[in-house]
Amino acid sequence: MSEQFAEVIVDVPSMQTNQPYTYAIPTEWIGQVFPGMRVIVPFGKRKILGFTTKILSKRPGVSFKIKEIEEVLDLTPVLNTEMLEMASWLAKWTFSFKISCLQVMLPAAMRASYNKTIKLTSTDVSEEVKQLFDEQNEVKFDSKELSADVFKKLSKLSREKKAEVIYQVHDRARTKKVTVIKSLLNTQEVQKQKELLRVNADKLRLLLDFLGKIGSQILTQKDAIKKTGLSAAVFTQGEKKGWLKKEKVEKYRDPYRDAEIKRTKPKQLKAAQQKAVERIDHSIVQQQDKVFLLQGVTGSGKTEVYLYTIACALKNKQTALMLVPEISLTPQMVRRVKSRFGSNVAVLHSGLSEGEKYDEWRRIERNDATVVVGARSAVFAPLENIGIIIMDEEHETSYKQEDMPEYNARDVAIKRGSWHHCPVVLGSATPSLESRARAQKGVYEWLRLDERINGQPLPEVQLIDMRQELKRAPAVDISTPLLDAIKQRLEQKEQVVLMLNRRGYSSFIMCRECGFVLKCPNCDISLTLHMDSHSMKCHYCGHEEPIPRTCPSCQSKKIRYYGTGTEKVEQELQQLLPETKILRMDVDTTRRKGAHAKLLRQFGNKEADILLGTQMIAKGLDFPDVTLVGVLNADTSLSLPNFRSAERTFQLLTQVSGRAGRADKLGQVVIQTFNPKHYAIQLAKKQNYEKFFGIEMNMRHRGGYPPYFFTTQIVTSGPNEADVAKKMFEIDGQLKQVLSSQAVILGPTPKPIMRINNQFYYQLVIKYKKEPELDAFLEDLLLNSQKEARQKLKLKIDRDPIDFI
DNA sequence: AGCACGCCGACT
DNA sequence: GTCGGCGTGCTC
Repeated sequence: MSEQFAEVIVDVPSMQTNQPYTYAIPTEWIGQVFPGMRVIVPFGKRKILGFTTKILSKRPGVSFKIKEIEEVLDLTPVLNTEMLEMASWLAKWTFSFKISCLQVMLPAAMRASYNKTIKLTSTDVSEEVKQLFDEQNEVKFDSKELSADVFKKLSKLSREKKAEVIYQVHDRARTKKVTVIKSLLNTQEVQKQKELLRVNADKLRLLLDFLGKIGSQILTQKDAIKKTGLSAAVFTQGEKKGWLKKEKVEKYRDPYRDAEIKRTKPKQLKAAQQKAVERIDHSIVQQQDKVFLLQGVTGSGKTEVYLYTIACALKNKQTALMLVPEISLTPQMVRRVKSRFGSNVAVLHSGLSEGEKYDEWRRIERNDATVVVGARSAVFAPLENIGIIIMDEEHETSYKQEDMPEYNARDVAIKRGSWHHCPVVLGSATPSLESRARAQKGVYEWLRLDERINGQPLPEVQLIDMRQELKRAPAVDISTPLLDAIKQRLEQKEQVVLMLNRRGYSSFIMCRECGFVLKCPNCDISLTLHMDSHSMKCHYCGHEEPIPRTCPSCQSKKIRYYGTGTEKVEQELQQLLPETKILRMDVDTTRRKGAHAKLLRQFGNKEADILLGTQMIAKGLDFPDVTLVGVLNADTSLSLPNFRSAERTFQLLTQVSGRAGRADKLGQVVIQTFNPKHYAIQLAKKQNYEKFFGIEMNMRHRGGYPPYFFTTQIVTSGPNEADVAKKMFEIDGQLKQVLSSQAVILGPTPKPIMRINNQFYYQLVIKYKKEPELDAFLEDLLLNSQKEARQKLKLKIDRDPIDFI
């Protein structure tokens, strides 16, 4: 082979560089560079990281001069064919840069860190200038770290060629190495060596005894030192004598190692579980890339079904991927999986350090772990030969990434399923309407678990009409019936969980007399309060009207903006129940790493009587002594200017209700609401998902929202409002040419929080069923938006946005 | 993204 | 005159 070239995607996230660049492979590397490796390449004056995507054996006929790859960082590809193809698909699907898609699939440790230094090369400079440099005449050259003054002086030197700027790229990935000890002697040899020892060679004798004892076992030097009390020097001596061998071995930073986990046996399955397992196992064995919707009420044993099917995949000599929302990836959850599959399990979540994440990734990549449990980004775990992909709580919106690339792990999971010819199981008690509708149409196979494992009834749910109760409530946020229930439970030495629904805090107006919420006449969506313009605005269509002084429905003056904080409630509650220990769990108290788990542990140890928190307490926690769950304000999420508000409210209430009385004690749920008649609340009370599904589908159909229509959101932003608006209306005009009459455009409208960091935001939402031209148009739009060099004007496209406020 | 090049106003 | 402000275009 005489020459080789590589196509490289460079680490420059911009539209203009969103294409492969061709580099020559250095002679010494020819034949050893493959697609999916990380390389360092010269790019302009700089050196940057890149990913090889294609290897060419012929010099391409191009006019530009081809530079050489500077360094190859990996000996084997870090991204396989599946991942490379996935990256291309993802870039197109999410309108993202290829480089962002490649990076998102790897642990952060495998990204590059860039360093710039400047070296003085001339002696013809003033003393003052010399002072700026160190002994090697070098100094860090970073506009952010240096004062503007110094930076200017250094830049000038560079321009005058009196100093040279040096660009460095570092691979942050470092493996941890550990020394292990292996005995090279058998029992007879140990005896023989012992006889040869001098009488006073006590240390060496002890070492020989130890070597005799461990036999062929390999253990770390650290452990050996601990066990024998001998120093490292003695082991070195032993190595010199040829008794033992020391080796450097890669060590994984295992975050869960200390907790020795007992292995548990599979539980006996109920008939419905058994049937679900059979259906899924069949698909695993037959290598069908089918999607299942596993719909099971809280406590119906979905997790056990997951574990069985994982076992089936493993038995089939395949691997398994299980996705869980970050928030329910608790130690209990991890223990449950580890106790079944032991050290085969790798866990990926945001609580791990960069190094830990990298090590878990390496374990998976080397097939040392065959079961992966993780949050959103774990969907890219480098598993091969996947036999089953599970997504628990599939309706959770946290599966969608908020920043580039804005992928939905559900889409990626299904894509991987079809690549690996394996089933994907979407599990939920309250499936997203999209998934449930697909199950209806037979696109997904529908599996149901309607009974709870222990056969106990769902907790009794009581609705408190706050329109009535507020007049005589002991506190603004707590009604008398709820307070009584709390007192009763505390007397019985049982625990209480109170949830404050904080979503949509302070953004809408509601009548405290009748529960009326001002809605848009065109969109059937709550209007949002704008204090800057003193008006109510619809973020979908742009409709605007004055803030009402009296309730349009009941003429009451008690119409005002609605919202409340956990701190305030905690105070109120403490006043009403001075003797009670309350734990507060919200964004403020859980900001620190591990704080979340600590609070839950405290509550689990019964160090507190009441756990008061926001949404985050609704998921995954399972405390046997909690017999009362209270929802202080069911309405906030209901009145969000969002077509999913009813769905979210229903899901949240259903989920939180499931938290009560999971053990042998019967649970009680109290929901305070200003809208006791609303179908989402009524049906959550009855835990009737199916009926909710029917009504909500009807609403979506009438409003033309998903799952009947696809949606794509376009957002432009920039420092000049007129420019931003103009661009948006321009796009609106172009879209009208491209789209068929079936499609609907909402907007353009300014975003509710119009100005963040002096940037103005405008948005537009396209609702459509089938628009074959749309993707090409949007791609073009994105490309031109940067080429137009209307710089400072940013454009973002979000396919299937979670919400568009 | 960065970096260079180039065109303008406002300083030693 | 030149310094440095930012707009424009390019990076294999």
